[in-house]
Amino acid sequence: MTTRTRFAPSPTGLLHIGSVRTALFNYLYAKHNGGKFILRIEDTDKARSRIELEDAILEDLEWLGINPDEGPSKDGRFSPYRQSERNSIYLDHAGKLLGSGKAYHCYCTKDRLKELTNEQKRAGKPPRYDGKCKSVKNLDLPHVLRLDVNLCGLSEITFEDKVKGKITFLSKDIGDFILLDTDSLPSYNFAAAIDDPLMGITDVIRGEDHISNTPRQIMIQRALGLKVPDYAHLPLVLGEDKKILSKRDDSFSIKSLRDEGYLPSAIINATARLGWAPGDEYISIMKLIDIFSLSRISSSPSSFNRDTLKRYNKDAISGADNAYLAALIKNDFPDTDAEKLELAIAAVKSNCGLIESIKILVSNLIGGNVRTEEAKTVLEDADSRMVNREFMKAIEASTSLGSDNWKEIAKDVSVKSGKKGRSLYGPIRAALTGSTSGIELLEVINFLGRDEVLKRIKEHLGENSGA
RNA sequence: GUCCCCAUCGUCUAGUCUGGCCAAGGACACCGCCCUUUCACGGCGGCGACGGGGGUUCAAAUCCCCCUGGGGACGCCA
Repeated sequence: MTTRTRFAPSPTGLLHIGSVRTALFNYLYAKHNGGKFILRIEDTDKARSRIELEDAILEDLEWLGINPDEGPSKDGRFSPYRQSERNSIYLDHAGKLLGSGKAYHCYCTKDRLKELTNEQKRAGKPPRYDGKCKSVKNLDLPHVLRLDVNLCGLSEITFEDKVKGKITFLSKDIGDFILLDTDSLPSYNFAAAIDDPLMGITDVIRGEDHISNTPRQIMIQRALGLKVPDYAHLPLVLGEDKKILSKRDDSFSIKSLRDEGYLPSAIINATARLGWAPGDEYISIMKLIDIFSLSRISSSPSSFNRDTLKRYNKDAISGADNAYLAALIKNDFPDTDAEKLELAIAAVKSNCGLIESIKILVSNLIGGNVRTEEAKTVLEDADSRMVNREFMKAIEASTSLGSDNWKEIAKDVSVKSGKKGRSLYGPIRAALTGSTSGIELLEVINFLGRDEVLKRIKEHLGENSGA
């Protein structure tokens, strides 16, 4: 049987690290087993679902390279892939349940339910529907559909979780829950329980906040004679504050991470390590697919950490194409031609953990009059002007400047200025790049060339010349 | 309240299933040194953890029980 997994977000928020981890593991598991990865949109909540958010999710997944084999934008034979378009299917199954007496209409008002819950809590009892409407029939009143848990014929539900191991729930601990709401729209549990088997899903891999939903879904599937898929529940992903990542926490959304200059493969590498330990090295997606295994997933929660992300971003940037990186930053350098920009990127990229640092280092090379405060301080020093003056003379005395004679020239300047080390190179670096840090000076000089170096030194010496 | 899940360095974790190779290994972060007449990169090293208590055993991070702590679910959200 072909492995089929699914990622089933609801379009009520942006994709964040936690949901990406779920998507990634589903993808990895499917691909590892030569199967298919399906995207299903769970938009049964009309009030909160937004099509723009669905689009954003699709876009983020595509950007990350987690591409579904089937989904709203890639049709397969199990379409439609939006739950809002599958209502007749749910109604159909609801009818079967009602017909067989395994589900019943409930006419209780929300107020009564709320009161019931409060009462039970006050009495120290678990909040559960009391089954009042079980015996009531065919009233012409608004109603919901509830599953009669007792009539499902299961006193306990046990499933072998592929991550957590054997988990057992007692059906007496589960109240008759809602299948269809007043508007005849399916509840999450009902829709998911039906869609998974109908879409041929073999393995449901999701967050562990769904563990307690699992027995409900299994009950529905059993009651309907549908195939029960295998389940695997992933430990939750926490933020740096140890709190669960929430959809409201935008700082972990893919969009903001992307805006901050993290590359897709870095995000993939960092999220892959949330509950899984494929080693410390930066790993390609192909390799990840190759070595993925659910049995290696940890069962304790993990928290997402930016340092790790940054670490992988450094690898991702060093390994990225110059042209690819150039495309990301070209808007910041409108006056620079593409070739030169790529050259500059090639010179700096191995030093950068963030796209932002590429921008800074590239702009140091390409020029403009940007100077950091530290650089200004260095340049204001009288000795530093002297060093640069000697540097200028040395260059003028030579016809070339580059790898061949850089050492000699530096030595010469050192002797004439009486400076060495930091006080020798600091002023030159500051005059040339406007910064006190950056790539190796020789590389700066090689990139700029003799004429440009001379020009920048002269510009600097010309500044404040009256001082 | 009831049910379910979880517990190793600051963080991500390896090790737990199948007890001994673990006086607990790696990575990130941090600190130091080396390389470099500068800035980085890099290299080397340091810091640093089995939540607590019982048990089983010749032997426990690993198995069992209790406690504590964290989280999740119990919704006409998903």
